[in-house]
Amino acid sequence: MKKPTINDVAAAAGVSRATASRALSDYGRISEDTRNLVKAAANKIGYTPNQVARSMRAGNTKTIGLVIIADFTNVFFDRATKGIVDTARANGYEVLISNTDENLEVEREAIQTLLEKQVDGLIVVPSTATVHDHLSTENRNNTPLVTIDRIVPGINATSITTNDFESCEQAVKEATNKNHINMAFLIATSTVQEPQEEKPVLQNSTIEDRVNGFMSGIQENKVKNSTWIFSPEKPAQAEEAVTTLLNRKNPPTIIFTSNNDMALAVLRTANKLNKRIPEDISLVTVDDSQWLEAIAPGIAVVERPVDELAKLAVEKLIEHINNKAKKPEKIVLPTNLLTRGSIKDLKAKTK
Amino acid sequence: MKKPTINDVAAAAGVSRATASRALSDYGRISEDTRNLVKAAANKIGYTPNQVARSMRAGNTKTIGLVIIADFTNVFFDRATKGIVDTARANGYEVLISNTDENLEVEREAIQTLLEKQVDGLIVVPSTATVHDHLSTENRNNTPLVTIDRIVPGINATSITTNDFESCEQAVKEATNKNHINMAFLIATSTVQEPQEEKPVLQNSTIEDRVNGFMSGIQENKVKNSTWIFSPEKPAQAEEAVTTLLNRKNPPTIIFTSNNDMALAVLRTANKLNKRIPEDISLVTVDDSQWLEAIAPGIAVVERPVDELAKLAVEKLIEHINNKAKKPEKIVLPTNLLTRGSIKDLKAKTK
DNA sequence: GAGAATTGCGAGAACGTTCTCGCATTTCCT
DNA sequence: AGGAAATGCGAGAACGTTCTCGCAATTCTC
Repeated sequence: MKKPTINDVAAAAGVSRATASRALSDYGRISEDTRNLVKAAANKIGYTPNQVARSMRAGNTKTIGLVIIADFTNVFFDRATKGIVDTARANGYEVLISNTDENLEVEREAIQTLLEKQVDGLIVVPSTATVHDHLSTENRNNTPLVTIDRIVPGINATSITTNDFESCEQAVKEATNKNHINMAFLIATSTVQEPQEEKPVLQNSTIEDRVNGFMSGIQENKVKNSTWIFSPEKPAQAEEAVTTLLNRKNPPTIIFTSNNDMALAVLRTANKLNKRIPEDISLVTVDDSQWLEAIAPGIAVVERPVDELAKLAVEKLIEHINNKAKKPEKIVLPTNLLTRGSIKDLKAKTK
Repeated sequence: MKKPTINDVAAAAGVSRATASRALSDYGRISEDTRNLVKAAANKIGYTPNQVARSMRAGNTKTIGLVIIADFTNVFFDRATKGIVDTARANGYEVLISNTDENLEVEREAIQTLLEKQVDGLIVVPSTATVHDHLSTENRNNTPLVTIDRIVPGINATSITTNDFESCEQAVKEATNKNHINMAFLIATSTVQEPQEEKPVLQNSTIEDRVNGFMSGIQENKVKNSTWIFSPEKPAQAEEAVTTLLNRKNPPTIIFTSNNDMALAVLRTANKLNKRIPEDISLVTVDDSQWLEAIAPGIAVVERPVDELAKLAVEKLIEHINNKAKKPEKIVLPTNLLTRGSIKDLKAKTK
């Protein structure tokens, strides 16, 4: 009834526990004959090693903890998760996953639980850049940490992010090249309760980066009118904001959205108001997804190398695990603007 | 430098290890004063309990293993993963996740690894219905198992699936109501190397269920022409098949796809051939996703209750964990056909 | 106020591994 | 052939918990 242990194997093979362990884990001094004998016995009684006991002895679990924000419209969660799980496995690690839903308190508890489970390292998408006591070296008693997607200043951790600034800036430039001079920016941020146009305190570095990229684009190019809408991450409120925007006397000719939730809000609103993309309104968003390319006319997008980011996160984390003295790095991966059919060329019209 | 253990707490509080344990875990006979003393000491030296050691003693890990197929276009992976992780956490369990990429050998190894890590239970999306030695009760030495999305006949496990048959059948009926009599079915299956029209051996119960539903719909209604294409799960080959289909003299007026990968192939092909949905070709797929609803004209879909399925999977698994004698169940959740704008009403045209 | 019951706490075992020692036994070297 | 080196294996400790048991000290009971 009970699972056979290495003691059972030893008994079945007629050797000591130490010898059984040597045979099964291929180490130390042992004769070929004994090794085979033990392995046969283990096979016969259906022995599987107990990794918990092994971890206990070894002081490591070959497990890394992933603390991530599980949302679906932004492709980041699923792609990053798959990339991390696969890379971890390829390196002999398993992944314990936790979802925070962008809630700091949940993030706290999740990290605590993972530390209690003795993960060898942590990969975290931090929900906020400002609070970070739970991410301090002492609090995680030296367990290595890699943050992805966002940077938290002031903690001793390697971070892997993407250069959203540049591509967002370039997206604005692309729009001005096509004679757009009246633009709107729809930014999702969980700190905002009602849509507002003034810049709120942005709680994470990624959104900040995108906003700065757009801003820089505006300044460098001759944008006449620019409207900013900072909206809560609720689709309904975003749709309302877009409706107001499009019903203006002098509506923008192009909308930039900071994530796919907001892009979906634009699509829904456009449908309701019977406006077409790009004939009536152009659209650019961030984070590619298959459907953005498959639907007509194809939605322009700032593409981020999520697979590479995930792979790198695991690899860097393992480096930290194997070398506790390793200095943290700040890695920024390049992004890529994919201009598809959703940016109308206004020059063509004037001809 | 080293993490403080309960021995350190005991020493700091000037009590025995047993008393420290009693104080921290709130059990047994202990005075209020001592309890507070110990807790204060634990706090002071920054003690965190070691769950690995606790698991060792207790014989359980409060961890469940998830073996799933990580694909992105089908919303099942991300939604199910989130649901399972969240429900597990709500019940005091963490989730170790493994991705099989639909590869049986990887599935085998993943399950083996999870069992070695002593998970208390397993939730598996089995990659195939026919091979199941690795899922047998003996092989997983009595660790409870719940399969989701697919059924594997002949194993002792609770399964939670959805009634795709009914909604697929209904989808065909809906199409005939709108006078479609020439239909095509595009089925993704990993056992097929080249697109073919004859029914191949289907390796999982879900796809089988959908095919049977469509078939039943054809038989019950007066469908004149029906074309089946069983395609490998490569987008390129699916697109080729759709191209051939749409270029026929007498092309179908509607395409049913068995998943969103195939639906995307249809969308891409339609774009390339300059055909519009639903004016030139109608489309119905399985598994809802936000973009299917947000894009014009809205893609009709067989919606499955993935969140509920995930929640139920965890709850049932925990029941099995708590009661090893519990009999396995076969739970089938209802699905729901959402008719959106992507099914053209051919009656309207003849008026 | 004396025996019985209760309370508080420490000693030590157990969970299943790995690994260090030490001790035979075998093999090597000249 | 005889000491040195190498080989094979077992005893036992250790990892950090929890929990049973037993014992002393306190409280209860009539």
